[in-house]
Amino acid sequence: MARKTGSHSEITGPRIRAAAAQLFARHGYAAVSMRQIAAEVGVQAGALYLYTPDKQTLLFDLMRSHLEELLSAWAAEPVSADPVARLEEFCRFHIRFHLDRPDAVFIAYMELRNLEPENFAAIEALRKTYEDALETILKDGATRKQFTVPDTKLATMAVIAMLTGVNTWYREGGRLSRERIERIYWNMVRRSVGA
Amino acid sequence: MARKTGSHSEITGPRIRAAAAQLFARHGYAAVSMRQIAAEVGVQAGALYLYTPDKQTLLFDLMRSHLEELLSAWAAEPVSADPVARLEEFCRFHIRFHLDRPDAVFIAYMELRNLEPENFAAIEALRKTYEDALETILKDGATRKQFTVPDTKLATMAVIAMLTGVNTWYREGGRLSRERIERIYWNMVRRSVGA
DNA sequence: TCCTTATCTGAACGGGCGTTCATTTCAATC
DNA sequence: GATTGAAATGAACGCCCGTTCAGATAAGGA
Repeated sequence: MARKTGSHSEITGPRIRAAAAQLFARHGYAAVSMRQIAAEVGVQAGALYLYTPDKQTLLFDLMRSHLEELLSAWAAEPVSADPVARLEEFCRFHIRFHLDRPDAVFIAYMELRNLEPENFAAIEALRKTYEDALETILKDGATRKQFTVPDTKLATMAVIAMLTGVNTWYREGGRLSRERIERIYWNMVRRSVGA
Repeated sequence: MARKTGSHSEITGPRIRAAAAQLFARHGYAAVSMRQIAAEVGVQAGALYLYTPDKQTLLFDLMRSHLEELLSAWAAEPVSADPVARLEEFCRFHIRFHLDRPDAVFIAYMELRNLEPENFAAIEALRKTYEDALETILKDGATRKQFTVPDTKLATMAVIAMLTGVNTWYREGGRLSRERIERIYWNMVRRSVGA
């Protein structure tokens, strides 16, 4: 085979992850069999084990890479000094990023209970890092009297829940453009924190 | 057996539903077997079929009765004429009702994809009825210029997502009392709709 | 005491599960 | 053309699944 480094095909591996992501999102981790994933890729079930040690690791890798991508994408965003501008960036970034990856978002939120304890802890740590990014913005704004938030932890959870909720109803080609959705949600968030 | 009317035990039926609710919420519908539910109740798997025609109906009944209880509880709440007061009632009611039933809420949100199409449609109709109750409040308030909401449908989804999000982090005996949580969330919702 | 009837058991049914592995395939290299 | 080795097959492993049902159990009414 023509490869430069490492083992395993560099084509089949991603195809397995894509098929697994789609099926897990659609039917749930527990309801999807390795044979179904293999059929979607066009191989026999045994071939999957050339690319993943087991089904659990397949799920964990999907969730971890999703959250790592989320964190590095946020880290790559431009940074404003003003908390209000920073909060707007966060809101728009969050909606944009999540609408672009509905399957991965769905899995990362719904399949936590199917993770073995150590995998669960690793995913929760990544999620907490992201939540902390928002809480830092809210704390800064509260310190500078630009926001009115009696409890930054609560406000953090409330804002993230509100923004992530877009994924539950948004459909491609729907009534509202993404830009309009971003603007409306940003305005609701802005007012909810008293800015 | 000492019974007044109908068939089946009036004790075992509810016990099955309680066990199923707990296990479905903890591990997911697809990951829980009828044998596990039976073991929790203290009977053999076959006995379950005296109380439910199949596993799918067991899930559907849990979700339907949860949503019907939600709708009738909301209908039983006192009615204010003022949209702002009405919205406060909705927010506090929603948080209170959902925090009292974490398992049922979890199931109703996470197991939609495991419903057969006609069952899914029935559940979605009930959920829509509840969302319409909130949207009506927002429309009234917008008409009377008490709220500033550019799109009532979006605001409805945003508010419900924010409020339901409490269930993802709230733990009994935590840092904040329910009253304090209700007040903080109500304030965020109030400001988010410009009231 | 006998009969009825709701309740439950325990075994069985066909089938799918995650995972393993000896074997086959086949393109790239020598 | 022979050799290599990654890639994939396909059969098998033991196990659990949802569901059915003939038979056992036991309590109430006659």
